[in-house]
Amino acid sequence: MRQVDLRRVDLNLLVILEALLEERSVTKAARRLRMSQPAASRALGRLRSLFADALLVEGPGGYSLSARSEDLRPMLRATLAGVGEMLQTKPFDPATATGTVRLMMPDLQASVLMPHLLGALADQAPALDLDVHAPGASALEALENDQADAVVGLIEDAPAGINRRRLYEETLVTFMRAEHPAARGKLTLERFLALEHIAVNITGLGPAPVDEALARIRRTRRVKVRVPNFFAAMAIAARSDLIMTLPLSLAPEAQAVGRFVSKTPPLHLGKFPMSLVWHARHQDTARHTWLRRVIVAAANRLPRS
Amino acid sequence: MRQVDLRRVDLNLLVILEALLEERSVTKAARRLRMSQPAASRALGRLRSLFADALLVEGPGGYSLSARSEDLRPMLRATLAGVGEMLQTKPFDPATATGTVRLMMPDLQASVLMPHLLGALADQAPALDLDVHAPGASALEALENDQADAVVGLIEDAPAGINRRRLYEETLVTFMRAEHPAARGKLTLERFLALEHIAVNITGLGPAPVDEALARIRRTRRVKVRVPNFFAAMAIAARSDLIMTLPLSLAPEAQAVGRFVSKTPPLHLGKFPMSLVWHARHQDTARHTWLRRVIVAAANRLPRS
DNA sequence: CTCTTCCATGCGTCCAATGCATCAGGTATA
DNA sequence: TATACCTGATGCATTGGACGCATGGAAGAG
Repeated sequence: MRQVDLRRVDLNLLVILEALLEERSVTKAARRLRMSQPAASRALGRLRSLFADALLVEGPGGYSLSARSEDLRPMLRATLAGVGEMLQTKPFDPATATGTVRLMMPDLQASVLMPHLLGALADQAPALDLDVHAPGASALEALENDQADAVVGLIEDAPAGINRRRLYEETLVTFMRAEHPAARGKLTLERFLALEHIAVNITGLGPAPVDEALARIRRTRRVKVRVPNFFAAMAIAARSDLIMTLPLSLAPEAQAVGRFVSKTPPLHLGKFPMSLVWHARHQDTARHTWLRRVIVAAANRLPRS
Repeated sequence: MRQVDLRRVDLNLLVILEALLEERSVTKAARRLRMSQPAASRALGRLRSLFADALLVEGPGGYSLSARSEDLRPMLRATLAGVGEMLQTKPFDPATATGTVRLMMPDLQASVLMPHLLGALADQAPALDLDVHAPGASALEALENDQADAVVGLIEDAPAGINRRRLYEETLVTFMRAEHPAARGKLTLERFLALEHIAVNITGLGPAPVDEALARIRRTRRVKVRVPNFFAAMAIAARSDLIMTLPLSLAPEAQAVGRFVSKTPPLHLGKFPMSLVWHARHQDTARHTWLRRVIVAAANRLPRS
């Protein structure tokens, strides 16, 4: 049997047909459809030639359905309902949402963002689970394969098909314990260099911006300790006169470890714009739009400058 | 949630969307749809604002599907398939058709039509059953209630919603046995009235047309025997010199009972147009169209004039 | 760097659906 | 029976939007 070429069919007529079959009256159908009676009459004519059937036949006191119409009616209702359902932009309701949100972000960002993010999630979407991974080199690939909903990181430009939004600017500040001799007064470059430092081997922000900045002005600092994560550095600094230059966003965490004073480093260390990155396929999805809004809100609660 | 007003939606776009999602390319979709590439591009734009979603997002080496598109695809396919199915005029195949054909016709018409009809049915539609009832006063009502597929009878005009087609014209001829003294020569009115008659009490053709015609010219005939059906009349006429004036269409049946000669009655008896009548709702139905064609063919095999 | 491919868009055209006005047929009411 | 009313169909003029053509810009292949 030859398949119908839907291109040669005006599907909009089906909407009119449904009203006509429902009302069994051209005039009433026209009113319901907010169109003129002649328009409905013409549409019926087009439908008749389309289906090669009278569809509405003259009966006692008006029109009644033809056998074909009677057959057609249930499927027509179902089909149009299907169309309606497709067009319905189902509003995403966090309160009842289930499933897992899959994020990728480096340790540091996870450390500072997660508390706020978890709070918001527990509050708004209690049934939603969170799964955070560290982004390897394959972060964008994970987005491409839809293995992650979004990535947070220092990502300057994204390829086509990947969308990006600035979250916050990471800046570096120098921390020292509150009882530190240099805690008072301005932190000059000479003082900075005279002190001994703790460095953190991080992957998130690239290799040691402080050392890079010093290299540019042909100076060096004394790195006495290298540790693999920020919290080890804090623990050490809390009990020594070693100083550390870390992201400002860590300040709240530092306060939990001990009493610290923060100073602006006497160097041009630049700023590190953190971005939220996601695949364009989720650009307009209600669930994802909500997720991104929550993440942005969490980022806005981080300490600034 | 507010229901979508399908009147404000161009459903034809869905056909284009299906091609776009399938091809993941505006150009290819345009080719498939036999439209220009710009047209497809515009349609995509309209679809995007309709769904409030990009639908196709830039990906590696062209477009790829958005999350919404991915969701949409199965339902879209199903919906369009549904539309296609609705539009398919399933050709009626008598050879495999099952069910029951419900007809109404008076005894006489059943007697003369059924042999041909049954032959055609056994030939073309062996799995189709036949159910014939005598039409009471409620024949048209039975059509209205879809309790009968069609009615055969002497029906001059049909109300709205009832369709009609002339089948054949019933004419009356006078039968007598072949050995009858009047079998040779012309049957004049005087001869006709001199002979003794058999009358049949029929409901199909109204009360005795012969007697009505004689009444108009103020004459009468001698009705020696009244019988309730045609075959009793034939049996009697085959063994006596009684004559009978019966529908021409009975001639073949008469030959089965005995050898008869038929003569044109010397009266203006008029003609009795038999019609096939059915409800307009079945006008265009393939099954019904076929049925009517078969009935008409059967009627055309009846003896004429 | 050039050539090709793909998508988007400005512009002019044109068709088909629409609304208006009107007419015809049927029904109910006086 | 005559009148009014409601229904659906159709001639006519209008118009809105979809289309094709031509073009431009972006990205990828050779």
